[in-house]
Amino acid sequence: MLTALEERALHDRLGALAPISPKTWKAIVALGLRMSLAKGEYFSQPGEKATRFAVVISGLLRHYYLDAAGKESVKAFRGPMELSGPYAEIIQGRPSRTFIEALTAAELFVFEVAEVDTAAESSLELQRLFRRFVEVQFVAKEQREYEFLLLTAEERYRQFCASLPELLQHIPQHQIASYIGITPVALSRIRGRGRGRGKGQ
Amino acid sequence: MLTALEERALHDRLGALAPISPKTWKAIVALGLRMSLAKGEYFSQPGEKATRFAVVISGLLRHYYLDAAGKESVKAFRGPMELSGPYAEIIQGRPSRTFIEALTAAELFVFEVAEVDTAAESSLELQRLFRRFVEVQFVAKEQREYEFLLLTAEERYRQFCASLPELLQHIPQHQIASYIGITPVALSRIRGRGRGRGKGQ
DNA sequence: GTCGCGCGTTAACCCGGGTTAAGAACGCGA
DNA sequence: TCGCGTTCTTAACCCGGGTTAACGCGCGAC
Repeated sequence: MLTALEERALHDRLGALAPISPKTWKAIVALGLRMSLAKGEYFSQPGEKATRFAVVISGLLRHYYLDAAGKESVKAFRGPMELSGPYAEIIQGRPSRTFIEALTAAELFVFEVAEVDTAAESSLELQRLFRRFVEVQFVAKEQREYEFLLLTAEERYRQFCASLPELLQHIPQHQIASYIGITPVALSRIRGRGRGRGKGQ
Repeated sequence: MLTALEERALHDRLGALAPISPKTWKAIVALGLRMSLAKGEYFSQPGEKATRFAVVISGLLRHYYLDAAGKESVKAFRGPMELSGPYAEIIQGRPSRTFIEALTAAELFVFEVAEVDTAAESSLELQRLFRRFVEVQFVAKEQREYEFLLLTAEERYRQFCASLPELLQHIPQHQIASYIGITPVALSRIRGRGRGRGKGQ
């Protein structure tokens, strides 16, 4: 299902988390299913039972909540070799409450949790790899908690620019605003302030 | 090191996450070290290398950051049978940046990550248990992200009261305020608003 | 007892961000 | 080419929460 190049990239990425024997690698590749999304399509939506997650092969996805008033709140952007899917809801066995939308055309390598879980029942390597994957997610969320607790909106924006500069070109500003927890208008003002004092762009 | 009662409680708690064979259980108990903290003592502080985590046997702990201006920001409160420790920093192999303080006298069951990790190298059960433990942490952080993104300060406070009512009696309000990301003054105002319209306490 | 201190409350003032609305720049399909 | 939608910006006004400060309370140390 994957090209040799893609398989190589995925192997390198997962191998960086935990050692993977050839046998385990075969199992992983056999469990995944390739999937294409056109720009604007959804990988997952609230209401569906949360049973699948994916590794992004190419393209860019956006995870977001939608509240009763219709306001979108962006949880995450996910690019190549990153995890996508309503992972917290999968763990809890609950219906998803997050939208996952392709911001660009995207290729995914999709897994059914139940299948991966079953395979992991007899594979220490898979358990460990799983664990590391969740650890990465956990650290990311804790970093985000840190930023919401300690930083002002302006500092969160600077931090975003510093740590995810590739995304600045490809994502509309109102989605970045939502990601850092403010409105598009407020972000525009913050950018305006910075522009006055040198710091172009 | 643990009383029979404590061991029983710990076994029940961990067993709810993933099945544990008697052999694995022996290993876990052998790896842990009991530790007592007096009220006000610290289990972990920034600067120390982050190598230990613990399960709380009894008592109440507080995890918090301290910024350059001296402001404390509370990350979490942890009670009996919950995980404590600078877990994100342990995963990253970085020095801790969080304070972990005993709000009451507390008993902990402490593990050295390196030792547990080594033991898990040959135990699928331990890997799986580990993974589940991290998953629980991850879900909690994602819930917190949700609350910061979608809820107002007042709604976060109501949510806190609803989901952790036991803590209301034991924790000073300025620490609760910090936990939900506002100042003590603001929390007092919020409580004042509620008091006017019935809702005692 | 009383002194001090940490805690919660209240009030006054300030400011950052929300809200609403209008307009400019751009892309895109008819 | 025109028209429409989307994105970004700017301005005006409002409000929630931050800041500072004063006051009262309960409690432990002495």
